[in-house]
Formats: sequence, C-alpha cells, structure tokens
Amino acid sequence: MKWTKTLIPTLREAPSDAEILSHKLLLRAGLIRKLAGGVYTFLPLGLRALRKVERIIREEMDRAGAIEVLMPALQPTEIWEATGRAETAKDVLFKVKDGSGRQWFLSPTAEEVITTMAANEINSYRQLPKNFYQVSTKFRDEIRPRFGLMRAKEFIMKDAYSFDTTDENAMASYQKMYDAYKRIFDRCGVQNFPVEADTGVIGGSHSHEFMVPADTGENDVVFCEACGYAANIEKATSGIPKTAARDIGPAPEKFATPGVVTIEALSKAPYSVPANRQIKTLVYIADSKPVIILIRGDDQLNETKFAARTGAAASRPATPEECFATLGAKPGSLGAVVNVPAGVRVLADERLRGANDMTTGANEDGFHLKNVAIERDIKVTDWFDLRTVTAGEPCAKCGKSLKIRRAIEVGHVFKLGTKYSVALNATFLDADGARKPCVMGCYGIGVTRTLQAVIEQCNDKDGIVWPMHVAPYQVCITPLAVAADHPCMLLAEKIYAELTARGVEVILDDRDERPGVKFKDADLVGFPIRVSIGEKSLAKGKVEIKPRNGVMTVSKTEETVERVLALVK
RNA sequence: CGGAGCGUAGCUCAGCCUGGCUAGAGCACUUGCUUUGGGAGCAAGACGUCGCAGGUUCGAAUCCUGUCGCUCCGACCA
Repeated sequence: MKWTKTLIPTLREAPSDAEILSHKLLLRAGLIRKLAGGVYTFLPLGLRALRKVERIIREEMDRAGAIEVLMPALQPTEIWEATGRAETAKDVLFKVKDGSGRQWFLSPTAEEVITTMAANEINSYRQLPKNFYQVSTKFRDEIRPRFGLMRAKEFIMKDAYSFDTTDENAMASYQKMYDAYKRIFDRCGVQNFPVEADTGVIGGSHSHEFMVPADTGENDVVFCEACGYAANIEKATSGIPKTAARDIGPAPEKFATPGVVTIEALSKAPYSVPANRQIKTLVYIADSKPVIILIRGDDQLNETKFAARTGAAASRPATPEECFATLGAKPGSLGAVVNVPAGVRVLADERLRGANDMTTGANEDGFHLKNVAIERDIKVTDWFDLRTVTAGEPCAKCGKSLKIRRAIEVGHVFKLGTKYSVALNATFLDADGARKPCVMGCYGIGVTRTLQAVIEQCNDKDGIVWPMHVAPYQVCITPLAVAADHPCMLLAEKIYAELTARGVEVILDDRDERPGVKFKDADLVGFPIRVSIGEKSLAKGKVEIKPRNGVMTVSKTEETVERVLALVK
C-alpha cells in the first residue's frame, strides 16, 4: 500500500476528550475516529489491526474445534423474556422499535439466540459436543462509555457457546477454550493472565477472566507471586486469620455513645474500641427484602460476593429510612443483637465466626453494646465470606503475601450449566433414550477492547510499538526522496514489490514530506520495521533497517529483502 | 441518575469575569519560492451561522433561561 493512497490522518495533538494513553494513540495514529460518545469509526489502519486480532481469534477457535456462525444483532424480545434476562439485563439492553411498533433488542450477547438455534437443530447426543462462535458487533447501553474502545456502546466481540451432554464433558469444553484463550492473547503480543472470576447471579461453577495488566484497567486483581493464585477482587479470598476469642463477661452491656456514628469515632477516646473489635452492621435491600450484614469493623463488604451468596437479582444499600424501619435505629447505631424482626436474614462474614468481646450498635441511636459474643448473642442465619481482600494479606493457598493490581478484562470463560437450555428447551436424547438439557458454556473476547489493550501495553514516548502479529503493516518503507525516477524511490519500489511478493505486509511512505515528518509518523503509528532509503547511504549502496523497538542497522541494498524477511518471522 | 466542568476554524486553545469596531493564535490545509536525515522558513490564501433555541439590550461569543452534546468523579457494569 502507498501511504498517499490510503488514509492515515495522524494528529500532532490528541483531541481533548481522550483521557488515557491508548485512547490518545488510537486517535493520534489515525486508527479510529469518534462519531458519538462510545461510537467509533475504524479508519483503514485501525481496521487492519482489528482484522489481525480477529484472524488470530478465528485461527485458535477453529483449532480448538469451534465452528463459526453469524447471528443477528436484531433480536426478538420473547427469547429474552423466556430466560428472564429481559428484566435482569434491562439496564444494558438497547431497545429499538420497528415501524409497526414491535420491540426488538440489539444484541449485547447471544445466549438466547444460539440456544434457540440449538433447541431446533440439536436432537441427539450424537450431534454433541458442539461449540459455535461468532465475531460480531455488539451493543450495550452503557451508562457511561469510557476510554475510547475500552467501554463503548457499540463494540466487536467474539462470543462462543458450547453444548455438551454432561457436566464432565462441559468442563472439557471449558478447558479447551481456556487453553485457546491463553494462546490467543499470547499471539496478540500482550502480557496476560487468567484469574478466577465471580460467576454472578447467573450461577454456574466455573469462571475465569483473562486480564491484561494495566494501571488504567477497570478491574482489581488479587494475585500471589509465590504460588500463582490469581482472582478478581470480586471473588478473591485470603488466608487472613479469624478474630481471636477472649475471656469476656456473661452478657452484652449497653453504653452511651452520643453522636458516635462511625467505626473510626468509636475507635477513639474516650471509647477506644479498636476497629477489629467492632461489628459493622449493614442493611441491604435484596430483591425488595431487607437483609442484615455483619462484617468486622476494619473490613469492607464485597458487594459482588454478597449478591452472589444471596442469589438476589438486584441489591442495593438500604436508605437511612429503610434501616430505621428494619432495626429501629439510624445507620451508625445499628446492630443485630436485639430488635431483629423475624424473617429478616442475618448474614455474617466468616472472619467473625467465634468472635467475642465485640462492640456493635445497640439499635438505639446514641448507644452501643459491648461484651458481645457473636455466636452467643446474635442469631446468624448464614455465614459467608463477604469481605474484600486487601493487599498484604496471606495467600489462602501458600501463606505468602497477596498483591493487588489493576487490569483490563479482555476475555471471559464461563461454565453456564443448563439455565438457558432448560429455559429455551434445548434438549437432546441420550444413548439411553432419556431427554436431557444440553450443558452449556459461554466464552467471550472483547475484540476491540483487546486491540486497545495491546496499545495500552505496547507503546513508548514516540507512539505505538505494535507487536508483529497485530501490526497494521509489518514494514514501512521510507524513501527520503519520492520523485518517480529518483534512485531512492526506484529502490523503495523494488523492495516494496519483492517484500509484497514474499507475503510481507508493506506500506510505502510515498509522501513528499520532510524526513522528520515521515519518521515521526512512522514511530507514532508504530510499524514494527522501518526501512529508510536516503541519498547519502544509498550512494554507499546501503539502506537502513530500524526495528521500532530496537536499534538501527545498515544493510547492503541487495540484502535488504532477506534481512527484513528474517525480522518479520 | 447525583456532583463538577467544557462546547469559539480540521486539532489544541485564547477572548467571556467587566457586552461595543472586521472574532484571534499555534498546528493542519491551498499556492509560490527557498529548504531537505527527526514534526522547516518566508509570502500570499482558504476555512467560523462562537453547539442550538429563546430572552435582556441601541448592540450578545460575552449577561439570563432552556435545550442538546462532550469530559471527569460517583453510582452502575448478566
């Protein structure tokens, strides 16, 4: 490709609405342009890089035995109502009406569609296992699109859905995808690692997210360098010790704490109750019903864990009024020792099990109770792990110190079970003639997000540093004189033709620009290899070969093609 | 949805507070000359309904009201 024949609108300055580096580089290097918030056009170079990522994904999905299909983005609402997700996913669903007033959804994902297809077309265990995938545009009514392609209203996703006869076989399908994902992200040239992930309201037993480490990521990942444990903070646990038991008196004692409504205030004089000897009492509304949560004063509730354990479709903190209605006191004086209404669940964090000599709210504004032994004085409905892990806690597996870092979620593998196959009647006849629901898994990769994650990780002060396998072009030839009959241009054309004939993707910068402009643009766009042809070195029969991330070397003109080929491999 | 901020040339921004003449700069763009190994110089030129609508005023980019869009923080994120 000749530079002047395509469109590469590089920018010296980034538009002011770009915040993070990868977003600025996407714009500055002329890869994408914004049409509206969270909606982007891929320009020629951006599209080429995107296609490279897609190609890697297709090759690895095919290799793993998945088969490609293409499902509609426009989906009837009925199938979403059948699975209940018309309600539970309503906040992210794009809704459109056609001319006759019929409602449709724009696909944010395709479990309902693929399961409907499977229900119609799969009848026998002989047809299983199957894994269908597609690469397609998805829509999500993001409350707040962010960071360019990272969180967009419209984006490209690879989604795959496996159908198996048994749980065990479904695990094998899951493992295949897990392995394929590792290869995909490795081939894309980014550091990446799988972490255990929350399975959410959807249920299911297994879930891993594939993460690209980056400070601008939207996920916190807990990991142990010693044993390799890694989990999303929404799921992570640690080996932190339970609260030590002490010798205490026979019953809780009420004491006045006027105006004290925070853990911190109670930890100071004259009360001086350390946070780790306090029970924090929270009220949440889960599916319209109040639930009381007990957690140690120095811990933070993990709302994802809470939602997962209660199985609630929707939960939120109670308002002060709702707290008062439930327990008779305002937040800051809440406790679960007295006045807990019958039928209200009390969930306590495991770290409090066996704890005594604790202080908690008295359910009376301005008073607290001390001398509380949780198992003696509080009727706990269920014990769960509900706290959020913090950095430095001991790893539950090996005891070494846990670390936390930010990461971008680029892929997610998920064992679904039979929720969708049961709801949409995707069943098969087993060898023994019994009708059974397919056991499903689903597997997503944010394709456009992965592209941006590559840029977020692969760059320097001059611009993008493309990994070879996702670069829009592998080689940029930069003649410093571009008149059609000039020796520099003649040689550039010759090398261009030879490399192209050998299957290398080459762009020839035939712009009549000053050298500095061409070098700056080549660095900004980030082609892995630049071949510069200038008059001075050409007089000595030499050209320059400069890897984007390495040092420049000079090459005899006749050796250039072979040397570039060696670098491209 | 709550809080904050911003909409002026393709991009980055000044001007607004304290209303007034023809609305500015840098970069990018066009033409010419010079220059030619890391974002050139000179000269000439083109590009704006100052987001939109209404109001106040002799007069509005500037003040007021509304509205739309964008960004950030928070909430949200199967």
